[in-house]
Amino acid sequence: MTDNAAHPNERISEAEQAVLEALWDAGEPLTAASVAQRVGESRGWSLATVKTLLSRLVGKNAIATQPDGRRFLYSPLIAREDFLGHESRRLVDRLFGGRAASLFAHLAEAEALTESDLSEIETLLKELRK
Amino acid sequence: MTDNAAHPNERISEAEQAVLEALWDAGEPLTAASVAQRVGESRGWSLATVKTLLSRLVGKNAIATQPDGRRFLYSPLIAREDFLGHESRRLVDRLFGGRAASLFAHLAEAEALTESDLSEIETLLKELRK
DNA sequence: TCACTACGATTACAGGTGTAAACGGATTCG
DNA sequence: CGAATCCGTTTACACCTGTAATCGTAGTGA
Repeated sequence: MTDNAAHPNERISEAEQAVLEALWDAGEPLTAASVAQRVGESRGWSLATVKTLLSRLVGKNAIATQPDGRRFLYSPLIAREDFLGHESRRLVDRLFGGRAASLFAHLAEAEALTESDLSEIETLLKELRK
Repeated sequence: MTDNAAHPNERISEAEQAVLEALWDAGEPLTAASVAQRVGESRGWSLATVKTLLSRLVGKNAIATQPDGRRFLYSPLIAREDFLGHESRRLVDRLFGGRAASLFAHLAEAEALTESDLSEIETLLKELRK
């Protein structure tokens, strides 16, 4: 085996992410039509578009198909956690030279942090420090 | 006036960002050659490539040109702070539904936060709470 | 003045992305 | 059995990106 299923090499685009999100959300394998209903509707995508995205995700080894009679059921091959972690790190690296504290400072300064964000973070910090 | 110079509508790509970075870094207007020296070298880009990126940035209203004899001096039209803020928010929105605390939790869990990150954040929190 | 050089502008071109329509085989309804 | 339907696959196509090469024009050195 040359490729690692757990982390697809190719990048996942924004539109593709939306599709993945639907699968993560569902928690169980979905048909293309079902995915389209969940994503397409809010995004205004046609079924055809969703199908294309699903195919591309399969090609990128990001989701798997399992036959269900005549059609396929799609399910994620990568964990949401992993994806988020990966993307977050990418951003921190790209914009802040890897310094997470800088990102935080930025969000804080830009007032992108609500009062409840602050409380939550405070709590998290305490736990981390325990 | 229909367009706001302070925030270019079009997206800035990664390569373009690198060029902007050089201009921000310099703190003063630079010639194309100078930019190429600063970015191109570390990235292995030819002068031609850097020129293209500069042109695209001009087209996107992200940098300005001022004539200096026969050439141009390029300088950023958008502030680094603004760019970072914008991109950070984009990520938080895209990946965490706008919840900055979730991003933070993720970084923490992924152990992407060093001890000094934690200290810094703690300090920042205290200030914000004052 | 004339070849040469330095520069911005124009053109190029492959690969990724957003957004679909068309195609072809299986299935089901009448 | 034939038409309509469902579904994955193939093809389309414009725009963005990375990465240049080439063109045209304005100076420069001989």
